[in-house]
Amino acid sequence: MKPNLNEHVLDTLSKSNHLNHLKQLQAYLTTLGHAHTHFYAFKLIRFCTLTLSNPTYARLIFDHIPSLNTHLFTAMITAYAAHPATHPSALSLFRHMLRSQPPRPNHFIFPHALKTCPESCAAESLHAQIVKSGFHEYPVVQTALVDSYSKVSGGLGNAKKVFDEMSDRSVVSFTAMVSGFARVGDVESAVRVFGEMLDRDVPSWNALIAGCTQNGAFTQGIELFRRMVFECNRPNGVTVVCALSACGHMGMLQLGRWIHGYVYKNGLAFDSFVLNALVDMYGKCGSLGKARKVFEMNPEKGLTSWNSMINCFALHGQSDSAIAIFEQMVEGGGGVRPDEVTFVGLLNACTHGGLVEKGYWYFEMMVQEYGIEPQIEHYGCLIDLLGRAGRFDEAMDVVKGMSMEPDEVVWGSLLNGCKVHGRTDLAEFAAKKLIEIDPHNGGYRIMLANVYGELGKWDEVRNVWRTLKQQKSYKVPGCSWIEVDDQVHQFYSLDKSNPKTEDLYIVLESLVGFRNEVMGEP
DNA sequence: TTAGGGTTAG
Repeated sequence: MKPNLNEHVLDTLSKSNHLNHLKQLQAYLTTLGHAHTHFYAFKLIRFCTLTLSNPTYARLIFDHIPSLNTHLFTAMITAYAAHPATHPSALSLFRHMLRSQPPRPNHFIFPHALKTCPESCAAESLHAQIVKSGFHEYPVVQTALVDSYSKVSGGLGNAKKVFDEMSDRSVVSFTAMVSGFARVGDVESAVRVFGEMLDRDVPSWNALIAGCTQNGAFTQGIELFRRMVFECNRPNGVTVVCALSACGHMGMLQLGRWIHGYVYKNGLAFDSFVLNALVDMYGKCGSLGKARKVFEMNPEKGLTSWNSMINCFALHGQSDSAIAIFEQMVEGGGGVRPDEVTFVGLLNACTHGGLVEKGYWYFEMMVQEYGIEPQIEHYGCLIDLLGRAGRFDEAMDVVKGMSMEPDEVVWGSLLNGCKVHGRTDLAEFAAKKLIEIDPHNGGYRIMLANVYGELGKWDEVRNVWRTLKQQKSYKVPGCSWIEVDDQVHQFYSLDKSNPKTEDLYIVLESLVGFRNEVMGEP
């Protein structure tokens, strides 16, 4: 028996992911005179959106439908809203719909249109339209407004206003507000709004934990993660990614390992985001072998996967491995193209390995072969590289040729190089530049004083210290930490409070001695 | 058909 048309169409669409199948189906529907009926046109547009990610073909179908309804406009705007590149098309189609008569927009279409607002005024204009159409008291529309406003620059005030005026706030609207605050770095307000919630689900926990980790509040992020688990909310891939990022930054290998176990037990090991975050966590915690193992296991290595692995090796000075991964990426990475992050990692690897020529070569490759405009990070790496190698003329040429103002990393790298190679004249220049950029940073003034000391300019030394005392601008001491047997040990610069300080310094000195021997330095 | 959450950089 021949299956009916409905079943045939739906069956084909559910089993295929190919444009050709869609075209065959379209041809078949055309012969039956059904290609432009609302029901089938809608199904075909949804297929283009959800399965093919092809808004262009969706538009082709859309443009051949003789009489459009609101439902089809919504489908087309959703297709455009799925890709940032087609957001302008979504808005212009929506404006076209508003100008033409009928179909009129309903409350379903506004949330989709709001997703495509690039800036505050676009959201405001849609907001006006929402009020005009009488949909401003629909909770879903209000939530979409809160979300849209909080994503455009300078829109948080409006987001807050809409949120405060809502009479029926859901867990979704609260979550939109939490991430709105987090997005502008206001973790405190995000925590406060989260505290006001009566119900919390996994995405709302995620919004707050992500807000913490994205703003550098790693300890708080970890605490929330533990609380979330304790309160029996099951972390998902998103939660795990944020928590792993915090573990990496804090060097919390034990917790990182626990999360790895959780990932396996809960079927999250197929999520590429999760695997990348694991690679990053292991790398930052010093377990390069584990990082590599997880990386190798990932069957869908994307750009971030490669970048994370390169960064791991770069971070630990294993420049050869970093370069090998890069070459593997370019040659057999399944068409993955390096981006600016890749080159930051690669240049760092060269810096840590003292590979000046190679670093230069990769810098050129980035610009010439990949057409990537160097960012300040790349200049920082290059100058670090040249400075360490004592090639100051070239370093200064690079500084002069930069298309942006050199920042503290650039001058700091140069200053470091000067210290190693005894170029006190240039060091003085770099230190002064650093003070110009951040006059209240006491650390820079101390560096300058040290440079003057080496030059024997004792009056200048006294002057610098006088300013320093007047400003009371001592630098916040540098801090690092390591986890051993479930315990985190913190060390501040010049801090001798650890009971094993003496032993630690003996080991440290022997390591420095060993390094100098290897590097041929005195 | 409708609203919220994600990794990598000196």
